Amino acid sequence: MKRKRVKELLANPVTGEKVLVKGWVRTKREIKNVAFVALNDGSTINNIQIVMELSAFPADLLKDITTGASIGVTGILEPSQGKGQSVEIQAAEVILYGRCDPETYPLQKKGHSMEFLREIAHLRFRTNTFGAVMRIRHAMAFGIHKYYNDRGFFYLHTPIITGSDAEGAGEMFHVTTLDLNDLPHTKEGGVNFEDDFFGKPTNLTVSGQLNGELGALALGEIYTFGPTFRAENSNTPRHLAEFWMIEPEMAFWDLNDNMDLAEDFLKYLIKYALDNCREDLEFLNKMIDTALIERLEFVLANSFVRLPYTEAIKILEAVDRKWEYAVGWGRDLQAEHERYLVETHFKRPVILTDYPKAIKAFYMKQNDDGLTVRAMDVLFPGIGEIIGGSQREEELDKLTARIEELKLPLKDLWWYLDTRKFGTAPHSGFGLGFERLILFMTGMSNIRDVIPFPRTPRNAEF
RNA sequence: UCCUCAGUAGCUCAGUUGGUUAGAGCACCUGACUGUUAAUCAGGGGGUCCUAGGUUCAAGUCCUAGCUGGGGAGCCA
Repeated sequence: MKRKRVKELLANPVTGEKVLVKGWVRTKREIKNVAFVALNDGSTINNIQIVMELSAFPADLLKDITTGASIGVTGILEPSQGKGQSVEIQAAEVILYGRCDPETYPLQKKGHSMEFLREIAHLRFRTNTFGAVMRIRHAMAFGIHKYYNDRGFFYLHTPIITGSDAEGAGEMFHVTTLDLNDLPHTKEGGVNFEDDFFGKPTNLTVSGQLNGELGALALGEIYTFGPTFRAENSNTPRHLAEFWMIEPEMAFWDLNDNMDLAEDFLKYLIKYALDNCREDLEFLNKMIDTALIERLEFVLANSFVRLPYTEAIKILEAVDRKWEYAVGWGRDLQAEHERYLVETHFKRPVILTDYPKAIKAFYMKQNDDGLTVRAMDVLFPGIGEIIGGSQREEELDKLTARIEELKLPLKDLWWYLDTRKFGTAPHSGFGLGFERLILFMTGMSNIRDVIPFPRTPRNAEF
């Protein structure tokens, strides 16, 4: 007999039908003559109620049906006599696949703290919250591919291992096959990377952007979606050492086109979640963040504020308030400033543009004022910077001058500069932190709880 | 990395000014209950008080260092 997923069973219940379901027991309630088992198979947040007449099953089997045990149930789908569910399965046959010792199984039917669940990340998928978060995470990954595919963007796989240390986005993890206890040395005493696997020092990528630009300047519109690694000693609820990033890059698009894309893209994903993850969102709205759905609908319904950095500074300088970090043109905005603009002043997402060039990366397009670059950061309530992007500098002399000014290794970037030498074109792109998107979509408050296996300083368990 | 708070039963936490045998709720086990909904009711078992030093007649409680975790900041996505 073919097994049915609980999701399809509940979506399309045919009472009187004989069905087979398989899954994990969430709870069992036993009264005098009958036991009620809530069974979950991961396909949906909802459980199917299994009704077992105590007289019809061996006592040993009933004893083994505990929270966490895996079973298969064959029976007739019937309208439920009780409240709380419309249908239930009157069990005729129950197979026990795996026992689950209730004395040692760490998950209980009661709620657990996120901190505790993080210590048992291998089992936390079995909770309602992590089931919901992981299903939404999947839906967002799928929605991202669908969004770009439907718009003619090509999914470009940029390398995980890079020989370039010019990406300029923080500390990198080294990749080597050298024996760290017996390193080969050069005459000068340094490590001799000639003997290493690639014949030179290599690292894990901190961004696919530079490679993405190469693809865009031939394919037109591309996007990357892959893991990214930062060896920063960041200990916050918003940072991971290994995270996923989406980086679209578009030839012949300027900064305004770029902002239009960022806003449309984020709204598409919000709508996709509201349309496709309703039950999981409702669960999270009830248990994790009661303002979640309201906030998603609000962001979907309202346009983002677009504001040049210089105007933002004026707004912040006019506020009668003592900042922990001083506000002034040329200084980078701190979390408190961004939060004020998004959460207090505008009360909606804000896209800040045209930052001073000194506080932004070398590849950003220089404005005619000689002071600012065509950067854009999308700031979200509660999350802060969710997207960072820019129009890229496509003029070879300006880009070269900037690289030299910042004393970056010009010769290592010869391949990047070649795109400006041969048929250069204006182009733009941005990076969206996938886990930060999931934070926003789920109302979860710690980024370690929206990725299956978080990697953070001093933690690579599981 | 800096600031700050915390670490006591499987989980969440209480534990007074340092003072006899360290408590509660939930979970678990046993029993009761004619349809439950994180079922309910009664009973029972369960402790390296984070680790290492120190102060003291006496430390879960005070001091020092470390480890782990939370929150905030920086770096950023």
